[in-house]
Amino acid sequence: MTKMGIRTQALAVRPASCCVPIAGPDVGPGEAEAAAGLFRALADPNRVRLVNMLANAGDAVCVCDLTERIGLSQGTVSFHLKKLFGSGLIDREQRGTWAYYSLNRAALASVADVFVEGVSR
Amino acid sequence: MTKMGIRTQALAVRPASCCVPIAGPDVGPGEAEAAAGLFRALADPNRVRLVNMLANAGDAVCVCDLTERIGLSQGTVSFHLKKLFGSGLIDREQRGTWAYYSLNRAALASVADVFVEGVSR
DNA sequence: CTCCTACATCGACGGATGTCGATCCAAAGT
DNA sequence: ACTTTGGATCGACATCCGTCGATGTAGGAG
Repeated sequence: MTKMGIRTQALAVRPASCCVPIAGPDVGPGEAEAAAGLFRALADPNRVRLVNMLANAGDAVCVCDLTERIGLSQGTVSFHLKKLFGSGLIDREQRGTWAYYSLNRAALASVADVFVEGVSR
Repeated sequence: MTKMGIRTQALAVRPASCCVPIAGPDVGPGEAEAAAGLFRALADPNRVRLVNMLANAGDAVCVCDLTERIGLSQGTVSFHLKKLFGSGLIDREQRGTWAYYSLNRAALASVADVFVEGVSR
């Protein structure tokens, strides 16, 4: 109990609006936390691989398929997908019994904006 | 213990070569770990702020200056700078008693490449 | 040589993270 | 109705991470 409500990644949920240019004008504590939250979502090799799988699939993929390919327990895969979903990097769609996840390409592209701006200012 | 093995976090050190497009062809476990390592370096709000400070400074900044502005203990700032340095995102230069850190803009730009759709190749 | 300053490193601590197996839940099929 | 199946959640555990204060260390100033 207690820990359930876990607002675990409440802060990171905005996919694009969070993307303050890291090299732009002064980044405040709040913006820094938002940016860090996005990076945290990608700070695990298995999540990077999941994102890569979804990117290559081009289409939505069900959890069972991902679980099989990544070689982790089903619960762990769910855990990672929840983090990615919470960060806005992937989308979720329920089709009957199956849950299909797909890459949010716009969100992914917006992460790049965090860097490019300011680098070539 | 002698000087210091600056190679402390050898795994993440390659700035650009690590940057496998996250949306490109199959990312193996090794490449995923390298990419995740880079993101891990930016997965903390205080490190994001440090990078931002260095970006805005345009020039190298000494640790004492950063410590004062970020409001953390000196040891903690050193800890974060070491992580950023280990990831290749920032450079270090010793000037007498002072240590000056500066943003490695090439490395930062290369992180953006991770997100670029690999198709352009 | 002695002291001070700037920085790195250490020891410790609490909190977050990744993982598993087990459990719960809802939808589908029988 | 019962059973099965896909997926989310839980409990427990080991590890990692961020932070501080304290200590170590090297360069400059006196």
